[in-house]
Amino acid sequence: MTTFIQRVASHPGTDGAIARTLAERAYLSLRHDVVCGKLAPGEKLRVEHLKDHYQVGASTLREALSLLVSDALVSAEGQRGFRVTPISLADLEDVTNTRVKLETEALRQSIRYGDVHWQTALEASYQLLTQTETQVQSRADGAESPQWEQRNKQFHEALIAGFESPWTKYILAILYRHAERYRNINWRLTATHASVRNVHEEHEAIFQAAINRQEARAALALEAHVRLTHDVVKRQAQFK
Amino acid sequence: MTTFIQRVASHPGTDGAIARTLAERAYLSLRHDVVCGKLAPGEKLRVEHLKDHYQVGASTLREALSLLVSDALVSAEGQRGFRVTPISLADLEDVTNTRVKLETEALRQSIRYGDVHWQTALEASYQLLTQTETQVQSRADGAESPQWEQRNKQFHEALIAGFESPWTKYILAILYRHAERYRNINWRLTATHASVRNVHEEHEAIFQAAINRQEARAALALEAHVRLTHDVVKRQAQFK
DNA sequence: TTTTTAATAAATATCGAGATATTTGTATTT
DNA sequence: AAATACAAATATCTCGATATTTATTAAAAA
Repeated sequence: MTTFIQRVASHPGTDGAIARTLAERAYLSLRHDVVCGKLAPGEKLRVEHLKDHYQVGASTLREALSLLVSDALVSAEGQRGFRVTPISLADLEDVTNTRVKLETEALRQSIRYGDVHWQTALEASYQLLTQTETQVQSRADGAESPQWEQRNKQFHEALIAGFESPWTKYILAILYRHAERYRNINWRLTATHASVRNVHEEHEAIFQAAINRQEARAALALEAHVRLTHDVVKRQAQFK
Repeated sequence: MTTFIQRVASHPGTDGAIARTLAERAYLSLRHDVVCGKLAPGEKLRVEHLKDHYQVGASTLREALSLLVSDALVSAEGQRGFRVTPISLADLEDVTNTRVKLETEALRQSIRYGDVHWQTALEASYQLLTQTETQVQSRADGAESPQWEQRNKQFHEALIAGFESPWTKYILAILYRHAERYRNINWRLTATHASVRNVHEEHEAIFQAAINRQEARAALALEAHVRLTHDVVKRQAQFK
C-alpha cells in the first residue's frame, strides 16, 4: 500500500510551509492562484470543476474554500456557492490605509525595542532584496518575479519582527496578501524599469532609517512606500 | 418530502444573522459556544462527538471548524485535529493593544467625519445600553446578561460607524469576539455590582466626548475603557 | 407582447462509509 | 528496568453518491 499523502514539492507561493493534509494543500494552491490573478476577481468558483483541477474531493475542496473565506480572498453566499472576492478602488484604498496604520506603528515599536538579532536579520533580508532588485533592474525586464515577491515580503516581515504582537503580524499578513494581489493583477503595467528603481530607493530609505533607529523617519518612509505602490496601481487601474 | 433545511429559530449569539446552510449554522453555534466558554480553551474538538451534538455530518462540521480557524478561535494541526485556541495573558494583552490602536483611530475618524445619521444612531444605541446597565445595576445581579453583551457590542460598533473602513470593522469584530471570550470566562468574578457601575460611567464619558466631537478626549476615554476591562480580567485571571 | 407557471438542467450542500494517520497498549529485546 | 518494535484501537481525513436548492428554458395564461 502506498502512502496516500505524498511528500511532493510544495506548490509555489506556499511560503515553504509543509501541508500535512490535502485540504491544506488545496488551500495553499487556491490562495496562490487567487493572489497571482490566475483565478480572476469576481470569478465563480464551481466546486465540481475545481475538484478535478486540484485533485481532491468535493468536501475537501469546500474545506479549503472555507479557509479562504476568512482571508477575504473568497466570498461565500449561502446556497449560491463561492466566488473570488471582487476588487475595487475603495477596497484597495482601505487595504492600504489599514496596512499603513498597523505597519508604521509596528515598525516604530520594532525600532524602539528591537534587539541585535532583529537588526542582523533585517540587514540580511535587505541584502537579499537588494540583490534581486539590482538583478531585476539590470535585466530591464518587467516580468513577474516570484523571487522578488518572496524577498520583498520577507523584508517587510523583518522590519516589524522586533515588535512582539502575533495579532498585528497575522492581520498584516492577510492585508499584505491583498496588496500583493492588486500588484499582480496590474503587474505588466506597473513593473516598468523606472518603477522598480524607485522601489529599491524607497526600500533603502526605510532600511537606513530603521537601522539608525530613527522611528519617525522610518515610519514616514514606510508610509510613503506603501502609499506609492497604491498610487501606481490606482493610476494604472482599469477595473472592469 | 420535507424541507431539509428548516427555518428554525437561530441559535443564541448569532447576531440574528440568518444562516442559509447547515455549515453556517454549525459555525455560528460553535462560535457562540467557544466565545461563551462552553467549549473551554485548549479543549480538543473531536469531529465524531461534535457532529452528533450539532446534528451535522462530518464534512459539514469540518467546514464550520475551518471557518473558525481563521477567526483564531480554533486551531488546527494537520492530522491531529482541531482544538479550542488556548488563552494566555500575553494573548489578552496583544488583543487589547491591537484593539486599542485600531478602535481609537477609528473613533477619531468617526468623530471627524461622522454625519447626523451617525450621531443619531449612536445616541440610540447609547440609550439602549444605558437602560440595560441601569437595570443590571438595580438587580445587583452579576449574572451573565446576553442583552448587555449585545448592546455593548452595538454601542462599540456605533461609535466607529462613521468611519468608512470595512477592513477595520472586520478586524475589530474578530478582536472584540476574543475580548468577549476573556470576559465570559472570568465573568462571575468580574461582574460585581461595582464594576458594572464603573463600566457605565466609562461608557458615558466616551459617549459625551464623541457627541461633543472631542476627538482626543473620546479616544482617551475609549482607551482607558478597553484597558480597564483588560486589567480587571487580568487581575482576576487564573489561567490553568 | 408581457407575465406566470411548470419542467428541466445545473450547481450547491450534505452525509456516512472507507482509507489513512496517530495514539495507546503489549510484548520483546537489550 | 528501559528502550524498542509491533499490534490494536482510536481519531482524522478523504471521497463519491445523494438530497436539496437555484438557475434556465419552455409553455401557458393574461
